[in-house]
Amino acid sequence: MTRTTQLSRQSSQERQASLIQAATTLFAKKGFNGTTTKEIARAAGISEALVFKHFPTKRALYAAILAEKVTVNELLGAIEESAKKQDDRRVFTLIAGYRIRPDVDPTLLRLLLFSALEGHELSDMFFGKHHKVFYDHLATYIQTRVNDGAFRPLDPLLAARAFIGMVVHHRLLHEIFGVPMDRPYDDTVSTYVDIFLQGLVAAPHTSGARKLRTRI
Amino acid sequence: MTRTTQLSRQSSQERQASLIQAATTLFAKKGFNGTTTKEIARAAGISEALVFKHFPTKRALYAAILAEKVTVNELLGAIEESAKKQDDRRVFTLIAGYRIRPDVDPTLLRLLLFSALEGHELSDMFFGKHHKVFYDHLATYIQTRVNDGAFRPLDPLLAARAFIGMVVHHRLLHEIFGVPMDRPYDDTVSTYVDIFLQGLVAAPHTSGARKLRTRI
DNA sequence: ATCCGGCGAGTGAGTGATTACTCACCGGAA
DNA sequence: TTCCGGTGAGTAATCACTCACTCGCCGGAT
Repeated sequence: MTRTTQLSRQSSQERQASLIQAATTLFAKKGFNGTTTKEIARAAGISEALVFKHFPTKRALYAAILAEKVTVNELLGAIEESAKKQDDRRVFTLIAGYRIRPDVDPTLLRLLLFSALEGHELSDMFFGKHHKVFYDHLATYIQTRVNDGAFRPLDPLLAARAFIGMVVHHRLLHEIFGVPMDRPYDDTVSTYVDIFLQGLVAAPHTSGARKLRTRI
Repeated sequence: MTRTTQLSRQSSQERQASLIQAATTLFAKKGFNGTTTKEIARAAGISEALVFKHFPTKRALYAAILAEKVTVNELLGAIEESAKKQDDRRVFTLIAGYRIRPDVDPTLLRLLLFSALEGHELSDMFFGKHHKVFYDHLATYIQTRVNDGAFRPLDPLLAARAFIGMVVHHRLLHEIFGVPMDRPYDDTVSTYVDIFLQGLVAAPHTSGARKLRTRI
């Protein structure tokens, strides 16, 4: 057994942090029901009893994880800036890049899906912090571009969901379903943005009778 | 207690069928680890022991479900037909319609996600039967349209994934994350198809230098 | 007609293992 | 001495799974 680390006493805060770290990995990999408190303790290098000194129940530990893992939104600043310049391509690339980039931890995606599927009470909040911000932001941007006349009139929220859907689906296929992706990552983003921007711009291609029912 | 049904003896096949039915609902709702064999037995109206007369293990029952729930592909015929007529809009609408229509059982989507997340060995096959057929089909169609010159050159598989991604994401938001959808269903489909078709057609909107790196 | 014997559907009452969680206790630093 | 981080050894409950058994039905010998 190689248990070289964590022999020493740690402060309560340090312990709690490394405990959350270990638990996050396990919950993301095997879900709430699939993870035992014994496993968590072993992964954190402590006894099972100590886990319950920090969190009263297993569920409380899980809740703490969902509550803690909020996206750091330095990204939103960059988007805001590109939005002011009306740089469509860059706005979409930034959002797609964040959601699709392979170096962004796939753990959160799994955690999000698990919590939603298992119906955890904090799932909504987790979803709000991790997904909703993105398409609310994007929807707002699309709305302004529609008002400009740069994009054709359509439901901006629906359009935002559609774009993020493409991109999230790509991550899903790769990380959850294990579909191999042969093209380099930024190549893929570029293609997605290409398709989508051309799909949104004001000039419609009107082949035959296209009934374009759009409210708002 | 209202246990009016299933007091009588049933044939092995009938039992097995109703057992699978009951188990499917439960596995989809709570996942493999979240469902107990006692629950399954109770839902099927039989004793727990009888469950194990039909399936040697809980996992075997789960495997039987994944193996059994294969999509009936009467839909693919309709798509094929529209594809021959090169009716782009109808091809995409058919695929989107199937994947997004609210009357199509959400159970399968949950089952698919659970099996993938929990890493079940039959997940791949289940995914292949339920998802892969759709975007392989769509990719083939897109490829022919690219060859025709009707669509601009791009990776057809990537494009197919992108479109189905939009549509699956929509179901995900609604059925898994509980996001309310205020627009009627066929209105949404129409918008998605609008965006996507315009994004694919041959005339690019070329704002500035658009590097369009496409292989194949 | 009646008896019989085997068979398959069905079950109650368990089995050991594992679960989340508790408690009495330890040892080093202040 | 007194906290406080840390633990070993539990506990009751629950888990998947088993076993010995009953019941009703059907086909054939009497």
